[in-house]
Amino acid sequence: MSEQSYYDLVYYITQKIPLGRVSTYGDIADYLSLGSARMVGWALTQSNRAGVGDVPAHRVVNSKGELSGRHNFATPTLMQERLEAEGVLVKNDKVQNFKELRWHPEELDES
DNA sequence: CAGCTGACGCATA
DNA sequence: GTATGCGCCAGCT
Repeated sequence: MSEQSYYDLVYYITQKIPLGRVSTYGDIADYLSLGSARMVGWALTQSNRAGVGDVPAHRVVNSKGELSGRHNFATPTLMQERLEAEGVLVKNDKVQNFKELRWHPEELDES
């Protein structure tokens, strides 16, 4: 792949998250060697704001499985609704069974 | 140019 | 489990 900005890499990984699964900022940041999970959140913020393609940002949560970015979506409930629509159970703004639903970017490398 | 903020993460107390 | 601090880096005031 050519040299891309960190957001492009984040978008790429985010789009690769299997449906019904979730990932974390830390895992993505570490995989892309961004050095900071904040950069991942920022890239996603820009993506949903500008509506860049189809970036399932709702599948990206923090290390605790909490929907920390729900407030950044069109509506605070959109993130949870989308996750539940994909089969991910969300309770109290937290992904249930998160530990099992957690998806690691490195799986792409093994694929 | 300086400082603050922010969809985070981890260590420590 | 809650509170505080540090690192991290881009963007905005």
